[in-house]
Amino acid sequence: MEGLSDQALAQVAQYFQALAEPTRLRILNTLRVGERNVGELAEECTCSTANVSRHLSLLAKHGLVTREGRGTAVYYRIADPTIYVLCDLVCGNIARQFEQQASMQRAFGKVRQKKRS
Amino acid sequence: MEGLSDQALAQVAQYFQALAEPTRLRILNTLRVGERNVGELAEECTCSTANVSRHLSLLAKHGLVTREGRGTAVYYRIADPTIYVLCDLVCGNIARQFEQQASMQRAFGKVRQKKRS
DNA sequence: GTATTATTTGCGTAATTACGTAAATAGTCA
DNA sequence: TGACTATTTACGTAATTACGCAAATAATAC
Repeated sequence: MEGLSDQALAQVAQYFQALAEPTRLRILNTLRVGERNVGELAEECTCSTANVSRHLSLLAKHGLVTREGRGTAVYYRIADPTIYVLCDLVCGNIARQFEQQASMQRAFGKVRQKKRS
Repeated sequence: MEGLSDQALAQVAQYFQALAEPTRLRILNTLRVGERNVGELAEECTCSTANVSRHLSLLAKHGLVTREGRGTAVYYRIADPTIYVLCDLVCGNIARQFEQQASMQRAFGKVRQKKRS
């Protein structure tokens, strides 16, 4: 486990990179309900179709979504449900961080207000 | 769950962003064994101390590591063990992707080789 | 075939970022 | 106090990237 190759690390980093963009997260979150085509996603994400298409292409490249053309439209769906596990973990960590921050506020808030004295 | 605020999405994206860098992943992987100071990490990651320090600062900002000065050195350790769960999940997904890719190779490899015909 | 709609891609731009280098800061010991 | 070491930060640069816009491609209906 310790001696991970540079290539492996780069792969993992790229995977995280694919998730490190608010618009892509919104797209994935929208796809949670069910498959959508590009136009629908663009509308639900208040985003241009070109932009959504590019994001979807990147997500597909990393195996996060799958593409299926039906009629004139192209429908995308989640290929890898474990991304929601990832997101939930991250959300939990952030929530925990918020809580810590809040308790710090409670502990030092008044002092901080009187910082000048 | 559907109507995530832009702010929440940005937070999650930033968290993933913190993990989306090979050097930072290497640092985190090194810290898996135990705490390390900046100089040790720099050596083990074959990286300048300045660079390691910057990465550590970013990781600390997102609550992934904690800082503790002892003597003249500053020791860092993992603050949030769940990041390893994240990494393991991602590694699993990538491995699965590799496998799919390999099976594709097996199925279409010969055709691909004869692409010119 | 043409027309129409949906999706993808090329190009330019603004913003972000990882890194090297050097200077600044913090902490310990004599 | 000053000298010394470890860490952090300031600054400049090269590379990456998300986005708007327009053109190109794909697929269906007439």
